[in-house]
Amino acid sequence: MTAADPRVLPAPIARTDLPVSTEAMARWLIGKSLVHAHLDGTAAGRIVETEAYVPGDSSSHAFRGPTPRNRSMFLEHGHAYVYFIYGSWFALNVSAEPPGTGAGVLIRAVEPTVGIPLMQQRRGTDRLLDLARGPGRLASALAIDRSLDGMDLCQGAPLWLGEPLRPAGPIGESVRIGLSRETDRVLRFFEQGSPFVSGPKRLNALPAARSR
DNA sequence: AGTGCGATTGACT
DNA sequence: GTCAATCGCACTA
Repeated sequence: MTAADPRVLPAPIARTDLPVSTEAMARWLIGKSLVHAHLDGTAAGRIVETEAYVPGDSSSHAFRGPTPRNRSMFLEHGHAYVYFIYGSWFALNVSAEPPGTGAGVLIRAVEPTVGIPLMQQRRGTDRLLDLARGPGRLASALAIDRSLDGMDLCQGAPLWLGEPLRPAGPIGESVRIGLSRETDRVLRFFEQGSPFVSGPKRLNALPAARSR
């Protein structure tokens, strides 16, 4: 039995086990598995970096209320919000509040665990560290696109949150990346010391990044 | 109907 | 380290 055998894929996590708070969700997701069973094959990773886009946050896509693009952010916690950005890339969020409240957690990086050859093929590189470091790369490696927008991540296939393969280490925190508003809020979380995390060194190295 | 810009990446110096 | 590509979306009119 190999690691890619569906029988040993991380089991889906029930919604009742998810936090119902965006910041708590962003911290909680570190170390959890993200699995996509696709026609091409199954790929999965271990979440190592997230950002919280909390209610009332002017940098959040949900800030101005629901639209056709962002409506998934208003779904019950544990649903996928997938958006298209910069003309080329998709990015995955997990909705994180009760129904009707717009918020989400951006998954910024995963450590590849299952289906590595498939991810290498999708990404056009063999370098393990470049496979899923960054939201656009991660989406590409796991074949995540708008067809998955609004999906329930607690139901198993095709896309789900799974139990950790290995517990998360200490969690680092910093300001979020690439924003022009709310630039001082510490809402980015990552596994301290993981080489699979994105972002500039100054945000990932202590003491700029505080750990807890 | 027109416009400005972005929760980024890959190429390049 | 710097920088331009690229197009869907939301905002203005």
